[in-house]
Amino acid sequence: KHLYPNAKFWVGPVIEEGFYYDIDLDDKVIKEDDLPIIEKEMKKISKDGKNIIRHELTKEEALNIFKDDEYKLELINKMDDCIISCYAQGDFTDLCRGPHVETVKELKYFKLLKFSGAYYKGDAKNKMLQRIYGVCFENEEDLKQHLDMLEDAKQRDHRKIGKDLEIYMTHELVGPGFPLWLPNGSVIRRQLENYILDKEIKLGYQHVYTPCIATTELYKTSGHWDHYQENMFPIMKIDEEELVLRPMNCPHHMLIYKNQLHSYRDLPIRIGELGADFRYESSGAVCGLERVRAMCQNDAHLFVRPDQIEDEFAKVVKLILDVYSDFNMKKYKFRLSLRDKNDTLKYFSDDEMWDKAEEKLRKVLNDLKLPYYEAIGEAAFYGPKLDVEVKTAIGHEITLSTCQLDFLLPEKFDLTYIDKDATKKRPVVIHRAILGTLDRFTAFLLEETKGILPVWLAPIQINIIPVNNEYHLEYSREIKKLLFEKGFRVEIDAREEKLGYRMRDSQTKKIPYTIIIGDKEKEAKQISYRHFGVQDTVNMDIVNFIDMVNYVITNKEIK
RNA sequence: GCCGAAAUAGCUCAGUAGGUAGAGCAACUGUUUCGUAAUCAGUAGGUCAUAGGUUUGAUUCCUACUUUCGGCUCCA
Repeated sequence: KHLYPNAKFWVGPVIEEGFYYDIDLDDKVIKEDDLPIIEKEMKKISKDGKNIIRHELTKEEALNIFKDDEYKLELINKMDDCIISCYAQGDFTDLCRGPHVETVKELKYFKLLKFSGAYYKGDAKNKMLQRIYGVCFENEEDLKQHLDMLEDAKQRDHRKIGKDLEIYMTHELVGPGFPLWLPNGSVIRRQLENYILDKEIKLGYQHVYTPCIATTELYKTSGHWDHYQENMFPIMKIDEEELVLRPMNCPHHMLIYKNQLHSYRDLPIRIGELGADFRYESSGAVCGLERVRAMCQNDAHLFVRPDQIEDEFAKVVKLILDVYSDFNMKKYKFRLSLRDKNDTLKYFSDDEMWDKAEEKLRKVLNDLKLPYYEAIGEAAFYGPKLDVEVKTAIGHEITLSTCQLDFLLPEKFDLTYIDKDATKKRPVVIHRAILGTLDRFTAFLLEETKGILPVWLAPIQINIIPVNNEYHLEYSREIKKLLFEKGFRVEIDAREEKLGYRMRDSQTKKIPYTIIIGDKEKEAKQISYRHFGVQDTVNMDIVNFIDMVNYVITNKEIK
């Protein structure tokens, strides 16, 4: 207020990681150089040590005091005729429910971190306000610790790891949101693909390949044209046809189901695909592998009888839990995404169907005793869903897995099965993605592991370093050949460099096992290896080493 | 898409109040043959993102555009 006399204050809530304040500065915007200036002024105010005093006002009084501030007026007008509280410190007063600390003296250890525009009430149609973010702590040490933690998070950012370990790249000529997977990243992805396909095959899934492009008619039939068009790339016209890149695979899978007659005995039918999809993401939203415009979904559509919904849904939830435990993932949240009953535009109107579906999902979650929270208005247009959310290194909340119930698409595509009584019945579809997309899952994995991948996923699993090429290279090559033939991803570093130099390189690349071959190993017909991040060396016979690594791989051990 | 910021060697960055640029690492050559996180020395490497404009002269100032980053909105 001292620095910007015209400032109008909107809200300044406390958030998980500190606080922010939204301010209307007329046409002024906050620039990078302004933060230290504001910070200095805040320090001054804090030093001043004014008390923060609570005033209680009636609605009328409040309207009068803030009569020049349209933001406050709106806020006050929305309140009931109760007592309205204000807090004042020196010459500054703002509306607030409270409570507050007693004096600004208690607010010495803070730092303003970032600033940005933010839409008034979060709606892109409204005016953009200036938002300032910051953190505040009781003492200097806690503040420093927090800032260190932010620095650490930057090191875990998958975009940094992705570059350092040559997982993926991007290029201006390819375009934003279109990452290119490099050989190392492709090894990881191939392992993930094989892993999840194997899991699904064991659970009775059948996998298909379908094209990434289709006529607009397909999406008009499915309803996506009306509900999803803003996320799709524009139409391609050729000959007399209108084609689009697909944003999802469900319509294709509906048609595959429809290709045959199905008996009630055949259900559930589970059609899976690692399907490439294309979605228009706003340019400000794309982020490394985490948020892309061309992605590969670990998708499947389960066609079930109404009486099979709960059982099949529970199986999907169990698969999610099973997979997460394989990746040693512990921090995630289940979100039950429901419709907003008032939003008749987005959601098809059949209250009974919605209520029934939502109840079924709830029941399964309760039976499995899983903690979850409900989110109104987050459902897909065709049905409620369960999302699994995680937080990235830099604090983005993203959805990984999803499992969605759908009564609508079977209707739209007129899907049927022949029931016991020889009449046609409507199946229900469950859409689900366990790894979500391979792109996002890989991004998350890199951040979780800080790039130290479990052996089964590591692009290079074993690195062999001969102490002296003249004497040890030949034996090293024998070892390499043996390991390669056993199916391990193994390399040999025969550069004319010191052992220490090559060991450092091996560790920097986060290779799980580094084998050293010198006189001792050659004579004893053994190998010695060092595990990533561990100081000591272990000697053993090569057959034992192979058994050990195989064990670690098949059990997907983290270390 | 919106608000802000950034773009210099393969990577991380420095620099020029406007006179066409430097370091470390990587690469290459030589040196060292050395048992667990960097042997030493030299060489090479840049249309300073792109396109215009101002200027005697632009990597530096201005405009446009592209990409990236921090948020907002949106989502797997």
